[in-house]
Amino acid sequence: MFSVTQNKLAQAAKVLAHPARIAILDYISRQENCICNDLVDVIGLSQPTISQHLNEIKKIGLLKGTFEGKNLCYCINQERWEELQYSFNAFFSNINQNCC
Amino acid sequence: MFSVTQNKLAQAAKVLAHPARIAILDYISRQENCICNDLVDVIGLSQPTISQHLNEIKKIGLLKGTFEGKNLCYCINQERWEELQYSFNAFFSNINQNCC
DNA sequence: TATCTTTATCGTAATATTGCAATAATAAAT
DNA sequence: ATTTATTATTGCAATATTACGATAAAGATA
Repeated sequence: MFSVTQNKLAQAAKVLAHPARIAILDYISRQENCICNDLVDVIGLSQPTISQHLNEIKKIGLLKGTFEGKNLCYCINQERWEELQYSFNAFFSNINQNCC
Repeated sequence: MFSVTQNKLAQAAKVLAHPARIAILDYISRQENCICNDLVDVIGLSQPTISQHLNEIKKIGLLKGTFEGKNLCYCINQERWEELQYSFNAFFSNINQNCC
């Protein structure tokens, strides 16, 4: 019903559509290294809730690293990040100026 | 609980978090002049549904023009549009590169 | 092995979103 | 004044999201 581009952008926007996830991404993107276990304290939501939000962020590929057992250590997937930045920018750049 | 900036960005993202609203904005932004009455045919959702989506878009100030009676004629509010473009870009630009 | 720490999942209640038929409202056209 | 065209609102039903307590899982540590 909608184009692939439209669906993809909406899906990405959906992940950004909750302040907790913005805050999580803000925090991770400011860290020097991988992040592991302080999000619960930093954000102020329960651990299960943080886990759910992280999962949403993971699902669109915005995190990379290892997520298993003792090697759990992840950070922003920069390629995907830039891809989304480009997508949003492309969307916003497509505007007609001569109206109203 | 979250910062004003985080809440505002999440709120804007929420409006973009549905492909119908992306499609509506895509369409309006491609028009040469004000748009009034062809969205229902173009998008393919019922008129009440389109009206609801338009309302969401209006609420964050992305549309300008007149919305009353015979003078109904609106288009993208370019200032607000650019403001959001800037906000998203600022968010995406804030990323640490040395990790993983 | 037992315990501790950390993350994931389950179950569930509360809330929000989405879509549309029905209807109202508004103004233009006849 | 009626009809027509267009947009808004109401009233649901279906679905999705959100949050968190309880619990499980996995590995580290004693």
